[in-house]
Amino acid sequence: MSVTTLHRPTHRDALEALSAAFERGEMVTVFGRCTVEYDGRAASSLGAGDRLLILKPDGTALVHTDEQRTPVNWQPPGSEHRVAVRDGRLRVRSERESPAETLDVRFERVHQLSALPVTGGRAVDVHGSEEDLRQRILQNPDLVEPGFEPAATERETAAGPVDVFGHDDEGRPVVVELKRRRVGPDAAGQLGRYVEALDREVPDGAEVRGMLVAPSVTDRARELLAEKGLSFVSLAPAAADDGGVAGAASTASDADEA
Amino acid sequence: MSVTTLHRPTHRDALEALSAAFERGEMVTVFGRCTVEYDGRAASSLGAGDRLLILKPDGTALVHTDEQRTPVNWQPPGSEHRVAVRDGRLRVRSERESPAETLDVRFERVHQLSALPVTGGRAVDVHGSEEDLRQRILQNPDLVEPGFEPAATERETAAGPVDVFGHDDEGRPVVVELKRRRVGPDAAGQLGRYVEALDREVPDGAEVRGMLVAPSVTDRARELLAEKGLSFVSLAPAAADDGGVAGAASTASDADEA
DNA sequence: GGATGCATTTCGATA
DNA sequence: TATCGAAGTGCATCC
Repeated sequence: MSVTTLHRPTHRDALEALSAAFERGEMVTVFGRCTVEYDGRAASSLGAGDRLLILKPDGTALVHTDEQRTPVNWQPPGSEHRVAVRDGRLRVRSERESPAETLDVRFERVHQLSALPVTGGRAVDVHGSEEDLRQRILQNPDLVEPGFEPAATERETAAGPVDVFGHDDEGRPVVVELKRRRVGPDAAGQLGRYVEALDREVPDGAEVRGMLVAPSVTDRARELLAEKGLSFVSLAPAAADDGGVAGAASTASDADEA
Repeated sequence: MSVTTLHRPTHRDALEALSAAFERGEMVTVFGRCTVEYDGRAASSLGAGDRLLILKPDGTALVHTDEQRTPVNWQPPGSEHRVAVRDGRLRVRSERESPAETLDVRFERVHQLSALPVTGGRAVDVHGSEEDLRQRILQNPDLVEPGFEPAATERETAAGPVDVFGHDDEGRPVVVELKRRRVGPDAAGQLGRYVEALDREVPDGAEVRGMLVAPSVTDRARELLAEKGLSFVSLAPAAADDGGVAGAASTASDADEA
């Protein structure tokens, strides 16, 4: 089993090759001059030009130009690809329902078409996520604050699940919100919502404390935290020399870094 | 000028073809059995398997498997691609600074390599964005509320720029936050921050009203809006029969749709 | 299927 | 360059 490639195929030959590749569950690339129309959650139109179309067996469609990481047009997994020759053009239509959306790629000319038999692992191992930061804290709660004792993760509240819930050295309830990178105003708002929600749920008079744990904060976020009486702790998912991931660690309760 | 393709090239031939393609500013696809290592904002590792590597002349690198819309690994535009043969493997390294990150793709075997000369438009025309929603409201402010009079867009506040600022039929200041799709708690928080900020800036006693304009809201967002005394108006970027974009329009101040 | 929040989010606009 | 917010965000998870 190997790569099948057609150079400057007729539309009819391209159609047959595409159908055969779909049948075999292969990934397909089509490079050629085309227009692209999308209609669904929004609507878009793209004039003629040379682009690379990638069709995956899971229903994903990607249209790439020679710039940007993001495809200029696409269709999510779960869509259905169909091919036809109409008005002298090779039309590839990718469609899905719920939400209803359609991607139409019309090739005036196909420069190259390849069917790629893909095998092998897809599972990528990522380090330095928010989950790693949580593990780090559960292993060493003093990083949040001396005497901090975690009680639960993903604790449910009316405002949603709290990353880490616990108590400080005086027994006061503490809500910890984790972010793997520098945070803006949204994170401060999120933490505020959690604290407010728990303030109502916790019966006894003890006030709920809120702590944002992240590598750093923006000025505006810092102001918001101050207004709401929330704290910030500078901490990254992994120490710089502990996993190759950039980011310094510090436990000063009101220090951060640019 | 046309597509250059190599089938099962030697690593040395692949290296030469890649270098030549970079030189010519062409986009390149490499399909083969490889491992991938990433290190930068996070870190990741991917075992051996067949994948499609796309290298763009703007410095973008994408590694795609046969599933998902999102590449399994990537490097953003502005990175620099380099090629080498080491330890019997073809190594493609894509690197950038600020933030420092590196993507390493090591091919044990290259099934196919293509250099694609890309030309033509890249500008896609998208309809149904938040900007369209704003235009719709400026054209017909009554859609927000009878008597609403827009005064400024992107009005600056201490909490950031407000989508639309204006006054109601009684002269009270109104902050309008627009969303092109169904909104959750974050949008309610965002609007709340703007209203609070303006409440301080506006000197006279008139209380600032906040209105969230979107196709619909989630329950929790609705509760948050109620708590903060903010209103909701159901409105989509375009009427369903007005631009092919899904979404109904309605001006009921406290109605929405599932 | 909807809701919620993380993401190597990406991306553009702005100060 | 950093900040901020939009995006056809994508995506997993939990209900």
